[in-house]
Amino acid sequence: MATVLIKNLDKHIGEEVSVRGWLYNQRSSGKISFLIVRDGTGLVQGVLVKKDVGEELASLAGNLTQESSLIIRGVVREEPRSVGGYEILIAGLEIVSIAEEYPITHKEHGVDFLADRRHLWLRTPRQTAIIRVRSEIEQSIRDFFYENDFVLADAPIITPAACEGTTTLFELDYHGDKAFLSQSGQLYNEAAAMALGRIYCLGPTFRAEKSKTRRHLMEFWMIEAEMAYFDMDDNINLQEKMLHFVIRRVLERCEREMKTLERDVARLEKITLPFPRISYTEAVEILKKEGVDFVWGDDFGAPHETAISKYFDAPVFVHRYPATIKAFYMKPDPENPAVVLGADLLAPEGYGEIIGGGQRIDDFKLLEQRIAEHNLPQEAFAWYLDLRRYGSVPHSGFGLGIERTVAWLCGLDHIRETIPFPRMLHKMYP
RNA sequence: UCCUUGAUAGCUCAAUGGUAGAGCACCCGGCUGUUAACCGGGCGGUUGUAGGUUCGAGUCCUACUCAAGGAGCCA
Repeated sequence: MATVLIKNLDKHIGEEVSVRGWLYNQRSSGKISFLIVRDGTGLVQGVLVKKDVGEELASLAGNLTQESSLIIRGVVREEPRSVGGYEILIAGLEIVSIAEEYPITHKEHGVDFLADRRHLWLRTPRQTAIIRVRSEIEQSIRDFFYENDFVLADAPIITPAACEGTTTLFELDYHGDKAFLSQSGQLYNEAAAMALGRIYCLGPTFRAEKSKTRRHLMEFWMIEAEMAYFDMDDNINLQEKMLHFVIRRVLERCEREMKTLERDVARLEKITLPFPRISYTEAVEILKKEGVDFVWGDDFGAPHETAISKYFDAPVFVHRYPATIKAFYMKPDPENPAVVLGADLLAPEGYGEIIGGGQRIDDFKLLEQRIAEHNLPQEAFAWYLDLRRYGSVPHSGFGLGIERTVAWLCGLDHIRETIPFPRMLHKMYP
């Protein structure tokens, strides 16, 4: 007899199988009872008829509490009335462990209550659906890069200095030396790209800013890619191709999850290539047309990003930002040095910036000058300057925020559900 | 860090300044196709903390703690 996953039950109709999982819910009407079992891949209804299985097994089932672990055995059949469309006529039941009174019920709970029990909250259908979509997103990104001749070159997490010198970092003691948790692997990626051509990394990044919004975490994951001999347009072309690939994969393979999340997938299905592209200056004009008070040269805040992205059904690239509001390594536009060859990608439906990227300065002298202008420690960037000293080439890269992408594709209103254990301001339990 | 709102049973919420209540969870009983099952009964409280006003405070005032939503910063 086969032990099967609930999501594969459709391949075992008429067979006797066993399913190993946990009791999600139970309903009884005396002589017949229904055990809803979950195994992490889905839900299935087990039907237990007292006169068929006997008094002993029936009373055993009566002792089961929510989230008790159990193994059920029986014949699979199609049943449209059942959750998931299949049910198992229970012939055997093994209790693995009786759960104590479970704190999370099938009724409503507040976010604070759930967040404190994240380790249990994770078991609910909605949360498992989100984590499965997240997994598919990361897997599809890896597949995309693998198929496009990229090499995975992971960047360090402990770093000796700030990458961009702008954000607040978590500090730690490195055997007597000061060290920081990485805010970006980009500088290391540039070195790796000079070695391998096209590379990417996937890892956690850390920001110590006291951000308290629906789109910020203290610890989040980024995919960062860096490509030698890529200019800004090559960079943007690659990004939209990658994101389109990811969207198609999620639509293809996460149909069930999107249904659980009640995501309106039509909005994702109609996204086609190429994505719209506008300059920062054009974006400012849109804001002014919308009656928003905005001065050329300022950076966009969350409301501005939302106003701009509402103009488009697809993600929109905003390129050529003023040099003053972007990182020191951004390459100036040769046609207008006041702006840089960088582009951010704003997700639709008000989900904000999901990609930040651009072409890097490849000229030694200019980079050295920028480091000085930004009051960054020259010694710490000596190795980074070396990349321009030994065979410098035009190159570009980008970073995509995993959590914001998950939030957008799943249609979530808060980023805290996009990662198994979110690290938020003043909250890191469990 | 700032602004706004909130904290009452295990959970989600009610309660003119005048006897703190409901639904769910849990326990007991009933029900042969349930769908957050249903029906009957039971259990359940120092109203976030500390002061104050009042004959009387869950309700009004002050401070603090914690949380949520938003801003800034960013992905």
